[in-house]
Amino acid sequence: MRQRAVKTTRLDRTLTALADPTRRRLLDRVGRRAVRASDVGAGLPMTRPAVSKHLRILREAGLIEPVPQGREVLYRLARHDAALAEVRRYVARISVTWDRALAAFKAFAEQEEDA
Amino acid sequence: MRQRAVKTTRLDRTLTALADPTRRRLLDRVGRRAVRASDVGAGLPMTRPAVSKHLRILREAGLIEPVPQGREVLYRLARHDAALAEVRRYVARISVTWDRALAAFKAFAEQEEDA
DNA sequence: GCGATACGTAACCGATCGGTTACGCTAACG
DNA sequence: CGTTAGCGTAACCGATCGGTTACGTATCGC
Repeated sequence: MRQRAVKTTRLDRTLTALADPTRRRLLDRVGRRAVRASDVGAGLPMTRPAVSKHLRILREAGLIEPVPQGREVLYRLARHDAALAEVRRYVARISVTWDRALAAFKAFAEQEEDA
Repeated sequence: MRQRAVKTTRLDRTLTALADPTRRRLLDRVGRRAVRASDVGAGLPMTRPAVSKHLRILREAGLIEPVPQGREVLYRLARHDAALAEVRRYVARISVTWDRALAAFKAFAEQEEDA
């Protein structure tokens, strides 16, 4: 690699966070109800620090947020779903592109048919 | 790392493909119109093999597909948008989770307010 | 006050990633 | 039919990733 240096955007961070199945699993759990940091990874085949790192990725993507409670830390979904909304917008945008492309393809196929 | 071994799903592959800004850029270009392999990366600061690798990732995610034309290869959006649809479904699913959580949070806040 | 508990982070490690240069193959062209 | 153009892949390399063990710090329970 020569350079990365792209100044990762939040969309990058969010998509990256969601791209890992383990993180999606953790996000699911947190989404069901607020969970203690130690409990988030319960039953998963990894140590607590590994979970902690995943939580950090999810947190920095703006998907979840910590709620300190004394010496414990609850994690819950972020009160603002701006990060996910951005993904939704992106997916919606390229979905439009797709529709256009599919329509064009269909038109072409029909034109072929006429010939 | 001790183990990955998770047998990556297509959702994994698609989200991973989309998580890279360069690949999103290439996907955009291909989405506008079918593009020759050599032209996809035009103007981008990387060599052709690098582009070729990104195209492979996008292809294996089911987002684009090659259309060989003699010694050239056109790339276009995949005729079936199943991969993207899967992302859309996933995002929709956790969006619902968010709505539930936000509603619960709001209810809690109001309850607090009454106290 | 002191040990235990909960959490995060540092340091480390092998695997994977994103790039490069070098190469091989096939199709088009003179 | 030899050459060139177009494309993919192999081999390599530093950086980043996803995990580990070890450690530091703050809060709780006694």
